[in-house]
Amino acid sequence: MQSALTLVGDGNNFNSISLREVAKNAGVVPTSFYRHFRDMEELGLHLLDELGLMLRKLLRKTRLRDDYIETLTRESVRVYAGFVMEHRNYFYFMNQSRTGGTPALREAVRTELRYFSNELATDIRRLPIFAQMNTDDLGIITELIVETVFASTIDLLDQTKTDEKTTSDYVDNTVKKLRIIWLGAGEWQS
Amino acid sequence: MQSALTLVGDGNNFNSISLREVAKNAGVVPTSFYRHFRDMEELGLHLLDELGLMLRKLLRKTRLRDDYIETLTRESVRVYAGFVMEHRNYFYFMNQSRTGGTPALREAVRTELRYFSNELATDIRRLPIFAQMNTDDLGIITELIVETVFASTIDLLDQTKTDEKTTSDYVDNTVKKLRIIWLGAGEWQS
DNA sequence: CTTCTCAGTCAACACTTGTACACTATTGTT
DNA sequence: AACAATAGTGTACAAGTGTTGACTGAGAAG
Repeated sequence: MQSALTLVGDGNNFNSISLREVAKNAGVVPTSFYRHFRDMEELGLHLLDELGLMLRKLLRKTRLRDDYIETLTRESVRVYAGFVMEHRNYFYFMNQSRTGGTPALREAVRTELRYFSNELATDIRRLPIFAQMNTDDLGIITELIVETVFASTIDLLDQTKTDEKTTSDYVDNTVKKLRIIWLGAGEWQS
Repeated sequence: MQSALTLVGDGNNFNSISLREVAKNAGVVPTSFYRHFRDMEELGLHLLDELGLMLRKLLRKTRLRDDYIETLTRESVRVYAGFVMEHRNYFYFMNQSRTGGTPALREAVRTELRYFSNELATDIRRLPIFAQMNTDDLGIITELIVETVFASTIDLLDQTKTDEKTTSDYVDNTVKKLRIIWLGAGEWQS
């Protein structure tokens, strides 16, 4: 799995990485691959599981505390951006899989995103603005938030420079977008 | 180009389609490929150009007329959704390329999206709410809108059923999201 | 009528691909 | 000490890969 991930990080598309390349990069003979996975798709699904696990752990650790919504948003995005930069290869892979993976992989990514949307929904339910909002509407808002954060991830990854400034530019930009959504959500029921 | 496109439509990832497959599918010998393109990347760039052209034509035809913003949004999304369904293969390809293509392809998609963001900006400048908004802020809003519409395109494509209802569900969902953004944008300057 | 350009063909190359089969080394459990 | 499970090795094969070079036919341009 680590081998496949580094190959993706080197600029290869997961779809066009061969079982043999993975084996070679792992310092192992091709036939050994079958001791671990039936094929590349299975390996991909395991990678996605692993990332999902890490993300959930992160989510639990940075659970939304009662706080001023502006700093709360900013802090969340900052944490997310840091996590992405620490696991670039995973996110390249996840982005590729969302649109270009096999049906099973695409579905797995979708499920992951849906999970975050739901978590977010139960979290922001506590905020006074959303206390008595229709569940469907709340779902749309959280979907929009998750999509917004996730959509620009690829742009963050593609920045050639990986210095502090690039990351904070991404954070600023994303926070502004989220602020618009918050404002819109606040006006929603009116 | 048509050959490559149908292969993508059949569920293949553009990245892992071989030059030979394209030639075969086009009913031509592999070496003939070189009469048209240097390699698959060049073919991909041409495909993106073609799609860009079609989209611009569509944009010009459905130029925003002075109208009630709600019906205007709805109408725009409906037209877009129809266009996507009429050119499914192109959009599969574009989505794959955005995150999984070669650097040149990714950049080309980014440029395309930026173009739409800019077009949208000059269009909605006319609306009273945005008349005197900071250009940077307006850019962020249009970026958010374009991302929102584009992000959910893959979900529209992945619907197994392609009936009227599926499409109109997508339209409803997207319009709601855009409505939130409009509301938020209206509150922005305050 | 000749000439040139374009899109096509054929054969060949060196290399990579997924997978099958039989075998070996390592390791944890009884 | 013996055993079973796990992860590794080597060889082999048929199929597919990008790209080469030299050749052919159709039609446009002169």
